[in-house]
Amino acid sequence: MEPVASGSIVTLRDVAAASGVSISTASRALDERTASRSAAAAHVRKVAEELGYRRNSFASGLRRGETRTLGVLVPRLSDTVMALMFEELERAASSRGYFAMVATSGDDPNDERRAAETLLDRNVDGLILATARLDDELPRRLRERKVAHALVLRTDGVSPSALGDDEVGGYLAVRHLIDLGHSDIAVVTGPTFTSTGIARMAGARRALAEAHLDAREEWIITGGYGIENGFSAGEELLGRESRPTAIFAANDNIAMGIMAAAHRHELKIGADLALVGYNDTPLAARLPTPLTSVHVPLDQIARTAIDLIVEPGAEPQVRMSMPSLIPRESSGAPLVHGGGK
Amino acid sequence: MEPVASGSIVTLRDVAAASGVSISTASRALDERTASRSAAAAHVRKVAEELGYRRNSFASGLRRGETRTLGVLVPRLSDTVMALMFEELERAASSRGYFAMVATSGDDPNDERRAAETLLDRNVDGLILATARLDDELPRRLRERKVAHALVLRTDGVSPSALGDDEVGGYLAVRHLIDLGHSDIAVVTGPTFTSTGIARMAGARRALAEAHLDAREEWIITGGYGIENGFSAGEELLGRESRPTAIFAANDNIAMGIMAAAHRHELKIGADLALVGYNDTPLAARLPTPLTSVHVPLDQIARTAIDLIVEPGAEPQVRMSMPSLIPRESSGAPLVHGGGK
DNA sequence: CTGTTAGCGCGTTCAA
DNA sequence: TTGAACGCGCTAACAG
Repeated sequence: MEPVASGSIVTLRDVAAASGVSISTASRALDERTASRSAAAAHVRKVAEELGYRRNSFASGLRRGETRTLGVLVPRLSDTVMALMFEELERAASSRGYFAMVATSGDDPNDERRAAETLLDRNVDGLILATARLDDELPRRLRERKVAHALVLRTDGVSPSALGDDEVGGYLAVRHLIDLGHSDIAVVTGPTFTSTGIARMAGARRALAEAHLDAREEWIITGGYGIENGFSAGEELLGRESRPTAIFAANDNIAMGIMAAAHRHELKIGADLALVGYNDTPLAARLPTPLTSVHVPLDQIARTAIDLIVEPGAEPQVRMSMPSLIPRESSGAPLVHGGGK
Repeated sequence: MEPVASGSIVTLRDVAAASGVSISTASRALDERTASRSAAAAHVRKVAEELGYRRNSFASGLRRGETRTLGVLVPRLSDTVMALMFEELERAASSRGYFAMVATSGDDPNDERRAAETLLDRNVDGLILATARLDDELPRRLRERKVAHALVLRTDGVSPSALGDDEVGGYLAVRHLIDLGHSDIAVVTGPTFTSTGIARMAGARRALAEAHLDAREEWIITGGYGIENGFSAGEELLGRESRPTAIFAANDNIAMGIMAAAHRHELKIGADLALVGYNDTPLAARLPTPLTSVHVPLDQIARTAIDLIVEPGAEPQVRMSMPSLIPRESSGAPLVHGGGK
């Protein structure tokens, strides 16, 4: 295969020659890290521009040892939350002069390790892990190898992490349902190997306890984060004669699945069944019955994560952002018990 | 910032020394392109493995001139279709020994150009463009600069392209509605600056013409590909006293928006209004009323695109994959006219 | 601020 | 098949 810029390979030597200076002067003039102000430097930059000079990233990287590139590891990009997270990371990285490079790792720890190696082989300056498993070995290994890294959307309590406060988010969601007058509340949460699943559940339980409501264990369902998990949980909850009047779903996918199950049981979301999701996916606001959801400030989390890598410091290495509840039509007061605040 | 592998930088020299051979022998032994068979080579590989040697991609790239990396340009990854497309490209690239690197370019041609430069600066061996605009200058420029590239999901008729046959897809969708007995059919399509929008519309018109149905121009709506566009189109179509009994939406987002509008007008999708989407997004099958949609073989398109770059040949440079219609509950026979096939 | 010099790690000559 | 030598393009250390 042809090198990509075949034909037009303008090198630093060319720029130096055309500018009438030495190569190293040209190099310095074009060094974006030190704003060299001299008139000669300006001239070099002009010449470089005219010649269409582009620094060879290999040679530069080989010499400098850094790439201003961060690697991002996500399980999959077809998960909207992951896609949004990456877009924000890309933006935050860019604003600090970094480029973000993604690799998808699926759910298998081996694939994850391989993907991490792939990124490291490309000399990324650091790694951002958006993969979810709590029992993941990778952060520990990265610490041992002293690879700069940060976790996003979850934490293992040790590696630098940027995430939303999921416990508070879970609390807000269930508290909202309680405030609407509900007391028959079910919770459908994610896998137990994710910190998000655990924390959101904990917050939900705190809200229930605070209102002196028992958490009925048959109304607490733990499963995956996919729509189909929400659907089967919904079938289970809504198929019984005694069903909850409100459900907190630990993400919007689960909520979507519950919506489908509710539809099958001819329950109207908002009227017959109050529903709260999590993540405030763009879709949530635009559903036939707009979904109440807990908003997570992904932009802020992204900036924090980039900072944790780019400016490692002594400050708290686990930084939480506050989620907020966005009420929409999917959550109304219960019909029967006649509550409403 | 620390170089990422600080402390454990095993170089080719180390491997050579530990193996008792020269650097160049070690280099050859580890060259993945030529399966070097000698016993000494095997020994070198074993030593390299043990030492945890990893080739320095900068030095290698500097010398070889190629990176086995392809750059992918998408407008945004939060668009599920784009995310799926990238995942498939990543997979197809990987199976051919390439790594896929993505950059998002938004909708602005300038940003697109910048993003392309960013990828080229990283010495990608080729570029895959999933950006949509027909009036885009980039492909032409890439041809002029002789940059290996391919377009996916659309074509300009000149640059190598891999895409679904959108005209056929549009035809299949509307033909399906006609076969169900509908004659009052509306079409909501994407922007006119996208080849997908134009071709899907053309296919729809062909199906209508073939069935001797007039395309009522007030039932032909052109807009964006977002949910909100679908919603406003739905409001427009369903708000009038004379409304269509079936709608073909040129993507699943538009269909979702129409679903929301139908809900507002208390029309039941499937019974009161038949609806067909496009792309067969994972969500489509899992909606409360599962959405009939035109499936596009993204995996095949991805493989084709990679091939077009990796093995450029004289074969047709614009290659189309066949879409297929996936019927679901959202499309039923019309109520009033009592059709049914 | 400038130019000279050295070398990053690797792949590929070339001669043995 | 092997090893010695060279240089890819750039940046950093050094001296002026």
